[in-house]
Amino acid sequence: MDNSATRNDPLAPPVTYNPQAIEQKWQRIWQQRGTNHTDLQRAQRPFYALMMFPYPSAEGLHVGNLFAFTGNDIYGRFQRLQGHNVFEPLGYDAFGIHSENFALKVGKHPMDLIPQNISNFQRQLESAGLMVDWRYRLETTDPNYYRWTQWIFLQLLKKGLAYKKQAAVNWCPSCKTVLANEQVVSGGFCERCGTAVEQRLLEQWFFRISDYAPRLLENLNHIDWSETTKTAQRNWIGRSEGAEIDFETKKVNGDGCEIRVFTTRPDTIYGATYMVLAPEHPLVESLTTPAQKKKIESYREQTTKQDLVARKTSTDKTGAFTGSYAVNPATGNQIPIWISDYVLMEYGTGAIMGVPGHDQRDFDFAKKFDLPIVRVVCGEREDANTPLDNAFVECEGGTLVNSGIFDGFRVEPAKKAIVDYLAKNDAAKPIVNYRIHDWCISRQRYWGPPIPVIYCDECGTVPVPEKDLPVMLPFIEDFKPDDSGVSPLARHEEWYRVACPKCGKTGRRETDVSDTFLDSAWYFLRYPSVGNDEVPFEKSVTKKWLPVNSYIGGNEHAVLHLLYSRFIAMVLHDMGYLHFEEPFTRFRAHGHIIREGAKMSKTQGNIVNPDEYIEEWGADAFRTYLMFLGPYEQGGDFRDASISGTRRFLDRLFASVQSMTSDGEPDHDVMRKLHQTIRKVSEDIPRLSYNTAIAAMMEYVNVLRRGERTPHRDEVVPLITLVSPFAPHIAEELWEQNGGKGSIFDSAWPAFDPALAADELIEMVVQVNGKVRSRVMVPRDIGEKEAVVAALEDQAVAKFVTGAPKKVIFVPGRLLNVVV
RNA sequence: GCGGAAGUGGCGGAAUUGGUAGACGCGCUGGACUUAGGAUCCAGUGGAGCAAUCCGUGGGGGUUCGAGUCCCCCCUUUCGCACCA
Repeated sequence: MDNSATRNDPLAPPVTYNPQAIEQKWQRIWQQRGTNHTDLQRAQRPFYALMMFPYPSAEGLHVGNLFAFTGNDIYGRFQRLQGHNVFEPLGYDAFGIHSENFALKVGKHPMDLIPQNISNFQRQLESAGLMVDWRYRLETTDPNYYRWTQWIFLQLLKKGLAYKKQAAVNWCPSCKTVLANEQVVSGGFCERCGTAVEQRLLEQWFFRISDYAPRLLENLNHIDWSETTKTAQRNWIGRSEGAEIDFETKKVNGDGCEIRVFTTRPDTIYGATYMVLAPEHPLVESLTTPAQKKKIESYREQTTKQDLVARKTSTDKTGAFTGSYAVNPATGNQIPIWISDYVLMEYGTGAIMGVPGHDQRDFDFAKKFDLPIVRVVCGEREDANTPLDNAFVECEGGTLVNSGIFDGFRVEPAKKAIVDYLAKNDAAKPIVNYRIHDWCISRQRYWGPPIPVIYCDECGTVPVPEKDLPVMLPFIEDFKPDDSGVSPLARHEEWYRVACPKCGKTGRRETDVSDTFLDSAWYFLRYPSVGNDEVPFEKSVTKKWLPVNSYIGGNEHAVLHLLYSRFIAMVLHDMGYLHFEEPFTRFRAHGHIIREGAKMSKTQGNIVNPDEYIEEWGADAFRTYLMFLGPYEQGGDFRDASISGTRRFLDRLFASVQSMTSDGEPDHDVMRKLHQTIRKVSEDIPRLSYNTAIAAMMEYVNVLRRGERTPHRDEVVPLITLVSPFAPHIAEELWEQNGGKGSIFDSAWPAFDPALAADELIEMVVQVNGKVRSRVMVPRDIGEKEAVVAALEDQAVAKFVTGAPKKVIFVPGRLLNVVV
């Protein structure tokens, strides 16, 4: 291409692609014209495209953030080109341990640090060219935001869904704080610092999310979410069907009592040869005989002291005998009552029947303490008297033995029959249990919204009146937590000493703050109402924009954030504040990016800094590359060497527009390819198959320019729109150069013409005995007879066909297989 | 241990329902244009073979006219959860 003719003409359009200049130009224009603004009130076809908001870290924007946001941005821009009024807001999740720990590390105050981080993020995000309407930006640390986070707490309190209890909680000795169950990872380590977690007894605020377990589970069947995410939630909620069975026993003082157990295998009750209670089970004391008292007490002490890691990683069973016996309601036998830490107080009833023959844990325990092991289920090819060297846990094909009147029953029917039988004496009832625990929202920390409650000696626990919200988080210098188990706020009497809202006498504020996950459990409700300080979310705008049409985010939030958000929405729905109970109609989990085959980490020093790449290659090429490097829902491997490919693609696109002509007619074959490309891209974007959409466009550019031909205008122009969601700046530039008015994003997505996209001649594959022998060009709608004739005329085929074919398989428009 | 995802050229990855394995890109090889090329353009690029052809989607069986795709067994990687009765 000869540039010299236009190079000296300042009015001529730029002839080589200069991404930096183009991107600056369009980011400025977008801002001036309000291109990314959505008129929330007047929108006719609202489409809420949400992405998980970032935590504004001091290190700046991570390429993973950009990967996530770009994927959402493409989807949002595509929907806009399809005629929707797209709302694509973004904000900052700036409260929480993360920020606080970092502030502590660098010796700064989070109130100073966070605004700095946010302004850095803001700059980076703007350089990426996202279609975000920044007028609706929110920050969870803004009193105008957390005021409503506190309001939500009060609603749950009002509804009886927030309660306080003494609980053994996970305590991180390094972060010096309580952790939610979800923050304890790999069996007992702090999610953030990796320290072994200890158990502590503290008064904590909880939300009754477990009350919602059945609905949280059931609704998963009706929402359009990534299957992997739904599976993770199902597992987390952990429904199991079983029965509660009562075992009669006597307390040491002679009173009769019952021990209730939960089991999923009531069919094995004839094999229950002992019982086990959790060490902290309330009945332990009254069941312990004087002779066993010492042993039991020392065992209980040992287990409470032990940290979670030792407790959870050890498969070795420990325990102590209480000295008491219970009656097996099926056999009538006396069976010993033990305590052991392999039984968890938090699950079921905190007590189990020990069936060593058919549960491996029970088997290990029985072996260790020499308790009788009885087989009550027999496999298909087994003998009822074969001794067990491990628990026999299979159900399918199992038959009951040594089970009295139930001998010969299959496992499944036996479950019901035995429960029914015991139920006659009120000793059993079917029950469904869930693994999910109530959500502990208390944090003995500084950097969060204070829980809006006042304690009064006269009135007890008094909610802060809604008109008094927000309870402002005060600026304090000494925000470092200590191991006292209380928040740093508890050291500031001037803050927590307040009048009781009820009686006016001196009261004391709750000094704990709430979990960050509460901040993020409702932020999507707030976006459309940002700026309205009268209500958390305004009724009509909420009705119009929610639930969220499309939510894209990381699967690391599959159970935490996404479950909590569903729960909060459900509660607000039940209280009449929302017209829906599922907040995200569609959710897709994106994958994660690694670099050169390795995980990115600060310590490895292989983190991709988006600034550098945008600087060198341009935001458009960078965005396109991120989307090209792998399937969006699986992530991909970031390789520096490969970015040049997507940049070359944009160069070639740019050059095509510069060199295109309006003279003559477009080429028929090229136009067919164009329409095939439109179809492919239009199909791929909705299913987030961005990498293949880009590949299709690259292929088309190759066709456009093949043999250094001059492309026709009609061949090129629709491509600009196809590229625009991926590379918005260059698309605007080319759109303008081509005489387009306003923003390309207010134009229409090109329609594809099915007739034009269809090939007249197709390459039919010819196989002989299933092996490809040739390919012949035939009319698209060729019939079987003609196809056989055409195939046999081909030398490469005829060679392998001797005599008449035995059979012919014809796939119209595709393939012909001759069997000889 | 339980659960999810995945194993395809030198590399990242394509292949809606079983129907041309390796699209697209990187890299590499050769060529063109150049004072020059980490620019651009053209051609080639799974392996073996001069060729016809044969072999190839982690391994082993199977179903089928036909299997990367479906079924059975095994191996490896990876990510969650982890004594949940």
